[in-house]
Amino acid sequence: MHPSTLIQDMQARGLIAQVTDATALDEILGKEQVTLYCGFDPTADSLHLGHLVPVLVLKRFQMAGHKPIALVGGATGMIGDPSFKANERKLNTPDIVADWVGKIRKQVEPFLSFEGESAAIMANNHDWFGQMNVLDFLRDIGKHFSVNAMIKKESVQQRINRDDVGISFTEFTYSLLQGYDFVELNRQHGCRLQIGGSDQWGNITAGIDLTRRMNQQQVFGLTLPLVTKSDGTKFGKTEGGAVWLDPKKTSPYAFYQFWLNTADADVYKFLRFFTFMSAAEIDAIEAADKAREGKPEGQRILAEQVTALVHGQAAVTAAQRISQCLFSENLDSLTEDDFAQLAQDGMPSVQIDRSQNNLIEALFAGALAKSKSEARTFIQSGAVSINGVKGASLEHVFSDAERLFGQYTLLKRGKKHYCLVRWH
RNA sequence: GGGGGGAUUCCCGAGCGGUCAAAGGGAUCAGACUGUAAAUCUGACGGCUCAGCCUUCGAAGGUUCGAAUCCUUCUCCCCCCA
Repeated sequence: MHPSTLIQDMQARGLIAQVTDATALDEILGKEQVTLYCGFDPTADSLHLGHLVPVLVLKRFQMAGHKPIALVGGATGMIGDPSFKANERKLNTPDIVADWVGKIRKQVEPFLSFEGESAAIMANNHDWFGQMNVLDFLRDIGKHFSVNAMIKKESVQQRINRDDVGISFTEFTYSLLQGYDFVELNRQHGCRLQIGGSDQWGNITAGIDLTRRMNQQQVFGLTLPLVTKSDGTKFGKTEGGAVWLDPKKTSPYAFYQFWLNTADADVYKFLRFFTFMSAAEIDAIEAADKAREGKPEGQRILAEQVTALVHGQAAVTAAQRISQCLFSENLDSLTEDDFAQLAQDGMPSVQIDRSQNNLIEALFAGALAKSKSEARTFIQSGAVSINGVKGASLEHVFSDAERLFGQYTLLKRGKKHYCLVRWH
């Protein structure tokens, strides 16, 4: 165990937004093993990049000798967290929620170790809420909450103040559920710290208060900053929407590319947030990049590190192989096996029937153009290349020579959008 | 309860009987430059069987040769006075 260096390190990384009683927490963390938890609600069938920071922070605590609990919200996911949300959530059916719980559980597990002194624990709040009686809930838990205080919370203000959106009683109750999770984990596992995104501050403090009242225990809360980009746009989004951790939803190649395209202004901050490299190492990279003319190394290192963390080293190799082939503009060196490998590695690809050999159709089918009009525009502006060759006309029809090894054609639109056409 | 303003293509926002697929800005995409950057400049930006056609200006009707623009009703937002 490394006394209190954990908090120092997290501070250096900019990973701490708010803490309750920082001095006391720091002291305890330096002295003894602390059990902590973070909740993940099943709001989709996969976690996305926004969830990655807390997952990695759980891991940071574990590496420092503490005991993490990952709670997947089988119960809270049935209700919906209203915190800072503009609209009421649509309720999902119990079987969908149960399915998502299973998927998210599997996604979190590989990040943590379930062996040894600091063995992690997977929890599900459905275990204690599933059979709870309404009267028990209202008498034992509800009685400790003041509606007056709840209404004042900033996280629900916009819902309270606007009469056109409003908030249902169901969602309003959410923080009681999350609050009681802390009580239950404190009782069952001696959990003393809850971490979460900065939007969770209200829910976390609710849990701290409730644990003090019900268990007479002093527990702590710590929130992580929202990940922001220097240009003000939302982090974790691409053209296709959110960047997911599920390789079926966001391919490792796309994942790798996402990080590779990080802006210079953000890359070192993201290295601190999303990797386990030491602050000193990251500073060294930053200094070296500044000293050098031209292309910085930060993005490549970030992409390698995070892709390895989420998808493993083999995925990094695959993503780099695809990137290498595509961006080197050197298709001659690719063998038939290489093409087969690219498709398998998760490069965007489509199967098209040989009779449909029109370029416009192919761009549309390969999702390189949203409509045929757009496809036309791209062709006319010289944005499209076939196997690395530009200058195709609107009427272009694929020839056999363009079907490499009789079955592959590489289409490119713009500078970095590729699609491998597989003819059949 | 009374009075007034408004709803326009992804967003903001002009248009107020024909020349309107609809100014301008933002976002986005493409081209040049570059580092698969940033900044900058240029262009595109409803759809299609694309020099033509079709569908859009809150909804439904109506007037007119012709409506985003005028009339009627409806829905929703905002402001002011009680």
